[in-house]
Amino acid sequence: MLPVGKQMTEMLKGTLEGIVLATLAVKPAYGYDMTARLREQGFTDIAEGTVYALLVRIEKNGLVEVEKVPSEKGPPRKVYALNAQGRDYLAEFWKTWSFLSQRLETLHHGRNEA
Amino acid sequence: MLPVGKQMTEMLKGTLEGIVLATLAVKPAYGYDMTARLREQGFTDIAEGTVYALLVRIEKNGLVEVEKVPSEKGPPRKVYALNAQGRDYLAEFWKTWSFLSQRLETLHHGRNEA
DNA sequence: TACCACTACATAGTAACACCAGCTAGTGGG
DNA sequence: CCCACTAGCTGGTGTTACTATGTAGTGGTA
Repeated sequence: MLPVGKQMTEMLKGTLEGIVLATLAVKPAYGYDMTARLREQGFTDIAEGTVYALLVRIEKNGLVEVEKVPSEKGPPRKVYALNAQGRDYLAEFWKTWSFLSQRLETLHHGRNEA
Repeated sequence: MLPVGKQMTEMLKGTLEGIVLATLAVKPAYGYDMTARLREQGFTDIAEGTVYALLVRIEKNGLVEVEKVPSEKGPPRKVYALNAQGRDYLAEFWKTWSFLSQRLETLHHGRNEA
C-alpha cells in the first residue's frame, strides 16, 4: 500500500468518520466491503486496519447496529448498519463540514466577506 | 450560531494549518492578530494557545519568514510572512482539500457513481 | 498432502494535532 | 497599587489515522 500524504492523513482526521457513516447511510457494509467501497470512492490508500478500528469506534459510540452474517468465503462478516443515533450524528457532521467548507471556499477564492 | 464541539476539533486537524497559511497569504500577521483574524472569519472558538503553537510549527517547518516588530502597547510582535516554500505548501494544501471536498460533496448529495 | 491466494477481522505501537490551563511580560488607566 | 489589555509561550491530555503484524476460514492446485 502506497503511503498516503501527510496533509491528507491529517485532513482525514475527523472527516473519515463522516465519510464512513455517509457510506453506511447508503447501504450497510462489513469491514472488508467498506474498504472496497472507500477505494471505489477514490480513497485508494486508506489502510484496512484504519477502517476496522473506525468501525469498532462507531460501534462503541452506539452509532450503528451490528449483525454477524456467515460468509461463503472466509470468516463470518460483521455487518454494520446506521441507526437513528448514527443518522443524527451524521447530520451534525454535515453541518460541521458545511461550515468549514464554506469558510475554506471563501479563503480559497479571496472573498473574505460573507 | 457557531458549530463547535468535538467534530469541529477533529475536522480542524490538518485544515487549520491551511487556514492560517491562507490567511497569511492575504497579509502577514502576528499571533495575537491571527487569532483576531480567525475570529473574524467565523472561527470564534480557536484557542490562542493553538494559534501560537501552530505558528511555531510552521516557522520550524520553514514555511514563513519571521520579523520582530516593536509594539506601542505590549511586548514586541513576531510578524509571520509566507515565503516561497510556504506558498508551495499552501498550493499542495488546496489540492488535497479540493480532492477531499469533491469526494464529500459527492457523498453528501448521494451521487455515488463515477 | 502441502501450499497459496483471497476473504475477513483484529490490535499494539507510533506520530501528529488541537485543546486546556496556566505562565511571563509590557503598557496605560482607575 | 492593582487591573485590563496586549503579546507570546509551554506542559500535559485526548483523539485520530497509520504501520505492521497476527489470526482464521475457504477453495484451488501442484
